[in-house]
Amino acid sequence: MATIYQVSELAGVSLATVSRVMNGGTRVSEKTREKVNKAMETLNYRPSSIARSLASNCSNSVGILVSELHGPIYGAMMSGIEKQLRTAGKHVIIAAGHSDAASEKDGIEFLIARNCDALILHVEAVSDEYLIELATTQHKFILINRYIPQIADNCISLNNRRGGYLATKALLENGHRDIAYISGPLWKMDASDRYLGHQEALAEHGIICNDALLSEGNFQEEGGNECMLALLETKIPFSAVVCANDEMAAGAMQAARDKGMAVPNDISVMGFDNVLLAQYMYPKLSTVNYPVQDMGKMAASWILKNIYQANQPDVSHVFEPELVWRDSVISLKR
Amino acid sequence: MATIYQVSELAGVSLATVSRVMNGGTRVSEKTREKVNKAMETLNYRPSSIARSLASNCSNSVGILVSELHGPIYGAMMSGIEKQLRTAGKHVIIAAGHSDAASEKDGIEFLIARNCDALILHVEAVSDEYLIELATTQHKFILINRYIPQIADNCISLNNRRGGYLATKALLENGHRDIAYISGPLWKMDASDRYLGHQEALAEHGIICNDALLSEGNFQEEGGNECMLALLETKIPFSAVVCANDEMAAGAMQAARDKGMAVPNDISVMGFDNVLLAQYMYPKLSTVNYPVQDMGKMAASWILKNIYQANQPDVSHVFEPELVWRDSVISLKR
DNA sequence: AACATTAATGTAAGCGCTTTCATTTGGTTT
DNA sequence: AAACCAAATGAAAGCGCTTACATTAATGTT
Repeated sequence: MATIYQVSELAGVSLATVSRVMNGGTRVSEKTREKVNKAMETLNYRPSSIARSLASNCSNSVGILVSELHGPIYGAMMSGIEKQLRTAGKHVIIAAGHSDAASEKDGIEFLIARNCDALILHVEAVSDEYLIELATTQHKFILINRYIPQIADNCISLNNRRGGYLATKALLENGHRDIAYISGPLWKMDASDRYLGHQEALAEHGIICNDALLSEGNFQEEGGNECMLALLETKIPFSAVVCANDEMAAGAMQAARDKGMAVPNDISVMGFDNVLLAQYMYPKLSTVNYPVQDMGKMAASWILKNIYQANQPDVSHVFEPELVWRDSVISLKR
Repeated sequence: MATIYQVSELAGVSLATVSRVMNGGTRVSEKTREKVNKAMETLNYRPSSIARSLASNCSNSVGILVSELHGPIYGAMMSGIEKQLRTAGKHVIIAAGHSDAASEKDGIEFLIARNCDALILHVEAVSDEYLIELATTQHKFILINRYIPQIADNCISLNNRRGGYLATKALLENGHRDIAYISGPLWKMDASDRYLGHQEALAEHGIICNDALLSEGNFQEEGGNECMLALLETKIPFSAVVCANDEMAAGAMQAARDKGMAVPNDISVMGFDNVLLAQYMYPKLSTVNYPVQDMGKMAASWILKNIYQANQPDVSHVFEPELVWRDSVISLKR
């Protein structure tokens, strides 16, 4: 592996000059620039990003922490981030946090120890305090899908409450009155916000929210399945169920069918997230769009702008969800 | 940010000693070890992984190139890799190759320029020659889901042919005789291997493979949809269709239903990959399991063993697929 | 007690770059 | 032709570590 020194030697110039032509900026005569470029070429020179980082105190890497590397939401998010960062020549170091406070902290430590210039965090378990503290100390980071007022500038979030509201409102407007709700773990902000939105829509239509029609799942398929079964068990009638994410909706649909009910004729189901899976399902799932890929891009833009001083458009910090109407919901209005 | 120098000063020892206690290995008296540890603690010292890399000529990072960061297969794969590597303190740098030769090469270059100690590559478009060349020059890498005889040791692959064979065989054994095939892009090795397996099973049962019953898709949902429509268009009767992956199976199912056919009663459909989605679908998809997460882990093990001299079990290079029987296939035997 | 061994620690030279500051070069100006 | 100035280039000091080698301290041997 050729070093900058060998290049300088071959080109008959000093290290500094080689460094200059690499980094574009400073003025170098066209003649020497060519000499150097040729030397690099013949030596097949590749600058060591590590040496460069050490000398310049900038690693050109950003760390990403997501709950799981698999899972449609995270995939889309990472995809958005990578695309954006890669074209800027930055690289992406990833770690998983597993929705567990210890593991998340661990991941953050890991990324920091790796000298990332900035972090993009999708954390759920770690406390607000911890993050506020983290922000006041050294480290630069941006939070996705979480809103903490004290560090609002570091947050890119979805208006989850409005999403929950939209989902339930759509049902109400189509004549449903008895609506069950399958939630995610309510200690997770997004889950509780979505539920709040649901209640809001209900209230707006003068319906008293029946706690017996709420079932708390785990954001996963079996969770949805179990919750649906539990809901059916109550014998309280309901014509529709809104699920706090698409995976649980899939589980719920399955449970309903196992009990001999047809979707959407016997029961309507509404999802949340609009993952790819939602259109694959049968019937195609009505859901609420969570533009997570765009949010990932936005997070990357924020970093490019705030950490690397790149010229980027202003970033928007709160994204709005949108209803996606498909086949899993039936209208009760004749 | 404290440096090793400050630690050494506080502890009243030399740089070298601090370095020694950090790296465990060499003998240091218990007393000084404690002094140093305490000093690190009070200074909240975090070694710079960059300086360390430069000095030791080892970046402790491995690059991963996948076609897309989203997509269930890649998610599972990365998940397996990260888990394994993270516990070993290595970090994971990711990039996307987009199934395009130029973009894949670009990604590889990118990762190499980042001083990764090794690469894990899931590439499809780049040529065998390029990879063989890459192996003979400097760089250490392992290939997932691809088998190249000349560099077999660098390959971890699925026996795709056997997978295709199993899928079709299952159908045949259940009385199906007229079986259509929706393939992935046949220039992709895995796609053509799977199809070969299909033909093999057919031949074994004395059935002549009808080319008109082959339709080449793009491994994506709409591809499956379109192919199914095309197949139906031919008016050639068939009782089952095997799809080269689960996404296309979803699309095919949808197309069939759009044409008024019931799955599996009017037509059986078989998938491939056994992604999470397969069990969410309705009816639950019969498919062939592709243990990609295990393969990711295995790739990581290989790297730990061969690049970092860690003590790891032997790696297996060829994985075997398994049939997963679910509800989307019906038996024609009385 | 004198010496040989071995363990513990220190010294200092890099690793491959960036960057500040000094020096050289070549073109203008008078 | 002397003086000047900006542009181009070079010299050298780090960046924060690792590590080969040298030195010192501790222990054992006779």
